[in-house]
Amino acid sequence: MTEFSGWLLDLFENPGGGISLWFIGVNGKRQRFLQKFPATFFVRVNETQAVALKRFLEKQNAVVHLSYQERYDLFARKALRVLAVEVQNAYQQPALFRKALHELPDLQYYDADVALSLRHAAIYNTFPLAFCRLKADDQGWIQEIKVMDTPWDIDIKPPPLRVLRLSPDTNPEDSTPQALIVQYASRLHKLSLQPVRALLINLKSILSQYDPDFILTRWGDTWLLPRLIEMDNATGIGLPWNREPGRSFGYRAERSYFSYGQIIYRGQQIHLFGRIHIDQGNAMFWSDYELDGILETSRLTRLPIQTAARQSSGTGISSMEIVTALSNGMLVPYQKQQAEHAKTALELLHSDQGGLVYQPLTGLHTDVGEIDFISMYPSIMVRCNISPETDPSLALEPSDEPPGLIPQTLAPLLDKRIKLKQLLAELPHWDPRRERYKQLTSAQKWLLVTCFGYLGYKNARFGRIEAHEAITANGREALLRAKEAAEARGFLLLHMYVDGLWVQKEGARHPEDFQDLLDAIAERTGLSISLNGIYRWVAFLPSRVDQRVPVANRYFGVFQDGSIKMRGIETRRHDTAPFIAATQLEILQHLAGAEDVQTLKEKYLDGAVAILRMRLHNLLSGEVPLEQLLVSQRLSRELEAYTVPSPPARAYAQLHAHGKVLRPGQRVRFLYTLDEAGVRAWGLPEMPDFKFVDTARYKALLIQAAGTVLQPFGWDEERLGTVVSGIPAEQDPLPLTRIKSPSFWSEGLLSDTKYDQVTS
DNA sequence: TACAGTCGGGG
DNA sequence: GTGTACGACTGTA
Repeated sequence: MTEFSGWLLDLFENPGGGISLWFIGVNGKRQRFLQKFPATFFVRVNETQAVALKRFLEKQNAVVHLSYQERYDLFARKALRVLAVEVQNAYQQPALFRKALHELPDLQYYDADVALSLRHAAIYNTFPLAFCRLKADDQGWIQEIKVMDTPWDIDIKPPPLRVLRLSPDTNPEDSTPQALIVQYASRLHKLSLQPVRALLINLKSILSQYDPDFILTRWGDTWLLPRLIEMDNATGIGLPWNREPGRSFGYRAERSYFSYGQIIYRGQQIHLFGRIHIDQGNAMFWSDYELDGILETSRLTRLPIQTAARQSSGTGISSMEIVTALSNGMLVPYQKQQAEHAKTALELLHSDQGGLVYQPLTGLHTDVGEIDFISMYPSIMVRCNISPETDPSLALEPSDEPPGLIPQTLAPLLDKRIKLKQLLAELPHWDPRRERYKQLTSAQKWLLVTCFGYLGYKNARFGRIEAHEAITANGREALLRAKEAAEARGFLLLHMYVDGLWVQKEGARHPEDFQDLLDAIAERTGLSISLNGIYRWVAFLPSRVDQRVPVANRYFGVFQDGSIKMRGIETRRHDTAPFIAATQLEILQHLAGAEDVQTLKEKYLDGAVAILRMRLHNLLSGEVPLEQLLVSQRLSRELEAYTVPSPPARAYAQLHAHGKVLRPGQRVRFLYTLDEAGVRAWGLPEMPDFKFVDTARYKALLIQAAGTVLQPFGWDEERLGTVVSGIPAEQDPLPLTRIKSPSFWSEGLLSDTKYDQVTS
């Protein structure tokens, strides 16, 4: 018998039986243990069906134990008698279930499509990187395992991770890479991709000597690993990618899928065994929260790290709900089988709407505070006990019933997030923990946000549309109560949007001026509320189509600390050329330098117009690198499915003609050009010449973007157009070779690809 | 003018 | 192995 302490890195099924668990030991050793772990699913059967199921199972090449059990069904709200099918080898369970479903499709199956890591979490409280103590026999089979921490702990003993970073020296979609950038343990190498043998031998020695726990790549799923594996197979050198003996790679095919109203593309994936591969470009929110955020998602959701990194947060919150259900001995439905409950017309009238949207008072405002409800929807779910199996209140009343599945799942997550937010507010800015805390809260935010949307999807495993509506109804109620409280205290309500409100009162410039209102709102709604900030000035924009109509979601402003908030304007959009976005931001940052509106109007507007003139001059004299003029848009369909030759469709057609295939959800980048097509795709064999760039069009876009942020100060597009006309070089753009590189381009404002920092 | 196609949310 | 909103805006014809 051996005893062992360490962090659980990964666990997975073994084809030969039992499951493998890989640990990072406190002794520094990376060690695998085995564990006997049968996987059970349940079936609701009458006597004849039970006979048929037993007959089917007998014919299968799998050892199963059958028994009848009483399990609680969430939607029936009572315990049901179900047949438990305990599959001794967990590896066989998914396939066995699929065959059973095919053979006997009319039965109700439960716990049938639950990931192994979730089953394990429900029994042993495990999660990725959990600190464990275990006892194992001499063959390495675990006899006892204890988890010493929880996903809700904030300051954990950090596991000593070994991280290897691999990336090609260029984006393989644009040009063929020549070398591989390799970083580990504060070392940085550049390995040439040719000759192949030397490269592979080098990599082999790094993999076996450094023995990384994580391999973080760029284009690793879609380009790098497939290439390296292919080369390796051809030469027979044998790179030790996996730690688990005898396992090949876990491949997942590329796919396009629909999520929140748009097509998303996810490239092919390559998973490893006993070691973690994450492709940053293929990871869900990599740019948002880096490795700490991914590890937090993984801890909270109990999904394997390689899965958590690439999965949507919908799968994440669903996993958390499944673990809650399993831990409570509740049945996890395979398919949602629930019809929408009948509703009276009155209920429909009250609840069947989304979040509250208000029409703001357009124009420039001062003495404005922005008040936000903190995690409004999740807080409502917890406070009002909103869950598919409960009868929620519509009047923000706290529930005295025992908490349902969703509140049980959310409450600890919400607590952890609030604790972290408080810590972040207290910690000095130089504290090294801040960065990690920010990544954790960002990961948590996505899970919380998605939980709401997920509840509203009628086919979600634990979804129920009435629950979704109860949340938005309570949200609207909270905002209306906040509005009353504000108006009763002499504030003018400028705007409300889903979970925030903007209130104005002459002379209100200090947090104390808003405190009474905050207290009143918290008291009237029972929800947490915070003063997000006080604006030096804020502007709500009218519709571009009709200047008389305000729109809810286009505004920008500067807080007292000088930070900028903007929504819906060009800089925020992913289809704005970097040059246009950067110029708009540059103007805003200039305006943010003014202490108040008076000073701004007197001393800063000339400078703003000067910035526009300067950038326009850069544009028309060919000083802007072509990359900064690229527009990037997401393809929503296959090429043949386009009926209108929109710019992205035209650009894709050009790429397609050169044999490049893009899938729906992938982005296409292009320039606006003067030729017949009007656009030119980026990534064609020939580099475009600057003289074909439609500078007049970029000029119009630039003036439009400047007009968006200057219009509240009296400089609309039309007025800007008159002042900036006559800038030289319009008729005579310079060739590309004359491009200078003003410091503006290298300030990071515009850089879109940057390599990761070396971390030790 | 009609309508097809794209974006947002977060930091 | 996700979770098919909806309104603003732009471009094409």
